[in-house]
Amino acid sequence: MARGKIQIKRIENTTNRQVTYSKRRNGLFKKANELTVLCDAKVSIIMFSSTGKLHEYISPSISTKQFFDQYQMTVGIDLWNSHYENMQENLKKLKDVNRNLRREIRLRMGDCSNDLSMEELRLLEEEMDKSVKVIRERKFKVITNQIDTQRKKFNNEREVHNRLLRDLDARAEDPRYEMMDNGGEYESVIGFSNLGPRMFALSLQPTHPNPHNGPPAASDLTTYPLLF
Amino acid sequence: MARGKIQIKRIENTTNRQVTYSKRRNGLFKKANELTVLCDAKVSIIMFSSTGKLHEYISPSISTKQFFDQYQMTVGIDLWNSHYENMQENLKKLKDVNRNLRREIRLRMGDCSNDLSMEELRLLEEEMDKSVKVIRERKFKVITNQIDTQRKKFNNEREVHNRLLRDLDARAEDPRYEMMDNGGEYESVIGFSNLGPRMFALSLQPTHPNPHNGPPAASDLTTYPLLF
DNA sequence: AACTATTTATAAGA
DNA sequence: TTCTTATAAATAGTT
Repeated sequence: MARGKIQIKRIENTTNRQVTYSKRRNGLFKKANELTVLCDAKVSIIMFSSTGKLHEYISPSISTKQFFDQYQMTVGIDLWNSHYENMQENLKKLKDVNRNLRREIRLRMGDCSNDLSMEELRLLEEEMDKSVKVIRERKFKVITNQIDTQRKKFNNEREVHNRLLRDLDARAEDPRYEMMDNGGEYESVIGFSNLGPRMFALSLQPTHPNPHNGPPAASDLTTYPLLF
Repeated sequence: MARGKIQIKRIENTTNRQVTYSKRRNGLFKKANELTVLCDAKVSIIMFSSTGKLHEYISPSISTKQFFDQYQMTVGIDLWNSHYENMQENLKKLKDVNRNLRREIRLRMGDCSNDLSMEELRLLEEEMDKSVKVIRERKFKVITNQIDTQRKKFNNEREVHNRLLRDLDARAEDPRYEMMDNGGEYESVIGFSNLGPRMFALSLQPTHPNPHNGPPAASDLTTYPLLF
């Protein structure tokens, strides 16, 4: 608009176009600001250059977010609705899945099996039986492992104990006597095994729904093999 | 800017302000459009007058929604995130709950009980035992009901049958003979009950994990009382 | 809404 | 980029 009129159509020369973009952008923003001040208005300008660069003007005293909110409120169209929809659907699906999961658990707990047909009840029971079996097996494995660990520990300590005893005996009787066979070993094993790993294993085995409340009694030993 | 320079500050005269708003708004939009064409840019101008009226310019070939989306993408900040937050949280919670529910089911199915301690295994087994018991009871109830229903049906039909027989006899022997007591009833009951409701109930009762595969044999009858 | 004197924006060149 | 400047465009005040 100076040094010659121009046609309002795309400027083909890239450099020229970018220069003009820059100049006019400044002009636009300046005008927007003047408008803001003069007329007490709120203005938002967002622009993308042909290269995708973003430039933004927004009246002071308002944020872009506020601007969008006010825009939405005014036009009455929810711009973020489409963003919701997906989530809303997800939410609904999850809730459904959740409800089904809860029902399944309730069924497995014997709750609300009223709605089940004979056949369904039968299948459920069968499955539960299988599951209990698996759980019992697992428990057995854990117990076995614990017993094993304790036995190893015990053997280790026995070894140490015996060695100490032998050393002591050897030194007390004859400084030159160094090695000795298992004298007295049998007794110490028995002494330990009455309080050691076995009792521990048993105290973790009140599995069978039995009426005892106190610590596992010796009679539990008789039910032990029946559990697995 | 014509007929006298003006100060860039709020125009106090309302009419004046509105006129200026209108004029300058047009100027701004014209400039925006020129920029759009000349520089192949995309421009969005949204403005609210001091009275709250909305005016908008947007480059042709793009919608406001697209503009917002592109804006978000470029600034990398999710403007609608705050709108989501609640939902997002809900979604997360639901997912958590879901995960836990699934785990519980898997546990109850005997799956993945590897992570459980001895005590947990014990409690789980106990609970499962209880549940199986409840399910068995429920099944028993269903069976009882079915038997009951069948018995009533049977009694009903027997009644009808007997009445017909009596009618027939009465008519054959003596048209004036109308009523007769339970002759022959006992036999018909036995005849039916061998194939009727009882068998039905039994065929739905392979509950005990037993090795039979074929239809329930008579020997199942002996295990029957043990099941509940 | 139209007019117009003036201010402002800016195209082209440096 | 920025500055310059001749000129086009915008617009304040008026009708």
